[in-house]
Amino acid sequence: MVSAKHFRKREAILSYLRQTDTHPSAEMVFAHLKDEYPDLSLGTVYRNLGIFKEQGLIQSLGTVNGVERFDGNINPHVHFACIECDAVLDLPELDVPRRLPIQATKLVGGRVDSFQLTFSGICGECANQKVQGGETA
Amino acid sequence: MVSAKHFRKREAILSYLRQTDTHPSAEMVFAHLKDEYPDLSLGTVYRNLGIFKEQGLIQSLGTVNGVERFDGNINPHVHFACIECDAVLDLPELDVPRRLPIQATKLVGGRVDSFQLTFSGICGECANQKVQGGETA
DNA sequence: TTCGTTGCAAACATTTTGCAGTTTC
DNA sequence: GAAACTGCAAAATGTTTGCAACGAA
Repeated sequence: MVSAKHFRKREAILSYLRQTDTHPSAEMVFAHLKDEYPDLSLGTVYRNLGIFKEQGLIQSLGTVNGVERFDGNINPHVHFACIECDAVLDLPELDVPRRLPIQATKLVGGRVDSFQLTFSGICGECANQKVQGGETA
Repeated sequence: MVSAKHFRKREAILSYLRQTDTHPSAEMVFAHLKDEYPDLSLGTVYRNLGIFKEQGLIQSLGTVNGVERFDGNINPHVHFACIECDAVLDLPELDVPRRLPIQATKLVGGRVDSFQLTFSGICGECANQKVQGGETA
C-alpha cells in the first residue's frame, strides 16, 4: 500500500501548473518534474496537459515562439509575453471591459467562450540587461 | 524582359494577404496561389511569410489549432476564432481601451510593442448549422 | 481480472533550411 | 558576373499516438 504518490504523476503535473506563475510549456513541466520523478516521460506530460485542457482544469495561452504555453489559473486574465526571453507574465491588474465579450458575441452571432489578451514586447528584466550590456544585437 | 509578374511570387503572397480577410495559414496561401502559380512551392510561402513578418508588413495571429495564421492588416484590431471551423474573423468594431497598453507598459517595466486580443467560440455560421442539423457530435 | 496510467519509441504535422537552378540587372 | 528569389527535398521541431507493461482495486 504505497502512497499514491508513487503512481500518479498526473497530480504532480496539475499541481505544478497551479503553483507556478511561469506559464510553462510541456517541456518546461517535464524539466521541472524530472527531478522528483526521474522516470517521467514527456509523452505523459503532453497526454495529461491535453486531458486537463479538455476538462477545463488548465488553459492554453497559445504558442510563444512556436511552443504552446499553459496556465493553471483558468480565471480570465491578461498576459504579457517577452519576445526576448519568452517569459510570460500575468497582468492581473488589467481588466478587460465586460462590454467587449458582450459586443463580440453580438457581432459574431454565435457563441463566445473565452478570450486571450496578450501584450508582447520586452520585459523589464531584459530591458535592463540591454541597457547595462549595451545594445549589441 | 518579361514582366516581373512572371518572377516575383513574393508580391503575389503579400498581395493576397492584403486582399483576403480569411487570415490564412501558409498552407492556405499556398493553396490559393497554386492556381495562378502552378510551380509555387510551400517553402517559398513560408520563407516569404517570415520575411514579411520580420519587416512588419504582416502580422501573425498566433496559432489556431496548431497552425499559424497571418493577417495582412497590421492595424491593431480584435479577432474571433471559431473552434469549430477554424475561421478567423475581424472584429474591427471592438476597440481596446488605450489605457490597457499604457498600464501594461508600466506594469511590465520594459517595452510593450503590440497586443493580440482574440475571442474564441462558435461562429454564427457553425452555430446555425448545429441548430439545423441537430446537436449530434 | 479489469481499468486507468505510464514509458518508450515511432509516427505525425508543421515549419525551417541547404543547395542548386533561374531570373534580373 | 553578382544578387535576389525560388523549387525541391531533407531536416528540424513540437506534438500525438500505439502498445506493452505496470499499479490499484
